[in-house]
Amino acid sequence: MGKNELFGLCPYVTSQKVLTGKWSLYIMHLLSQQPSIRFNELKRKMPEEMTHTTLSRQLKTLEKEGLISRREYSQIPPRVEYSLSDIGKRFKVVLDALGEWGKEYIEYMNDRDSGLSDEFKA
Amino acid sequence: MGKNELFGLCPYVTSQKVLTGKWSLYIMHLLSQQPSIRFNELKRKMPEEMTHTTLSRQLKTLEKEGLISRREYSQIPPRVEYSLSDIGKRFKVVLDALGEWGKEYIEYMNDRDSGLSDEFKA
DNA sequence: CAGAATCCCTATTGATACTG
DNA sequence: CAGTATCAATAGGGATTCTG
Repeated sequence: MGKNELFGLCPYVTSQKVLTGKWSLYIMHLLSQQPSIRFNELKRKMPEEMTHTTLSRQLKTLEKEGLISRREYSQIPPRVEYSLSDIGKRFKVVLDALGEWGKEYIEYMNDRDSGLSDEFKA
Repeated sequence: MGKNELFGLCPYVTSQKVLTGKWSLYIMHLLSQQPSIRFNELKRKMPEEMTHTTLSRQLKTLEKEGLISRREYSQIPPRVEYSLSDIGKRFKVVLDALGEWGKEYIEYMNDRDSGLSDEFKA
């Protein structure tokens, strides 16, 4: 991605880049629900479609972007905990707004669609 | 995508799907700035990297998702105006939160990076 | 002016297997 | 447990060309 391209752009374009990936918002939401969480614990809370490979990659991306922190305990078996960084915590405002809007959107679209005949549902 | 997959999921996953694309947030922001806007007018306000093909596709997607409305005037040359739908207007709350956070994020990351030695900037 | 159709290319995902 | 490496499949973006 290149940091110099990333910063200095407008907030919306920057935010959009940061929020790439299929799962970043949901991960951020789960992380905002508790102080820290282990890898497999997080994995279990994610939709089943998501593989651990993908989760691992996504977490690495979020970490590089500065949204989350990764803490590794020197133990066997390994223990790694993820949590929101400072700027990640401030993202909570966005998450809340997004969660509210998302619910409204789902209702809205379901209502809209149930009023349509089948031919328009394609 | 399939609507039945889309609706009924959690707000965060749904929102994430809706916000795909490289430019959706910025488009939504521009549309929220005025009641309606024509295709080429919008195109001119977008970053130059974005081609009209891409803008066209993105607008079609947003329309299908119900976030924006497209109004076509029967004229020659053609005149088409885009505006936010009802649920699109309600997205303004998210945009505002996102805009605020995005600014903070940009500052935050710039500060962080300027404090690092080069070897950590890779 | 506002697109649609096409092709190409890259970025992301997912599946699988392996590791300290 | 918490990853990494690799590869195949896919989706998405961009460039170009054509149109009413």
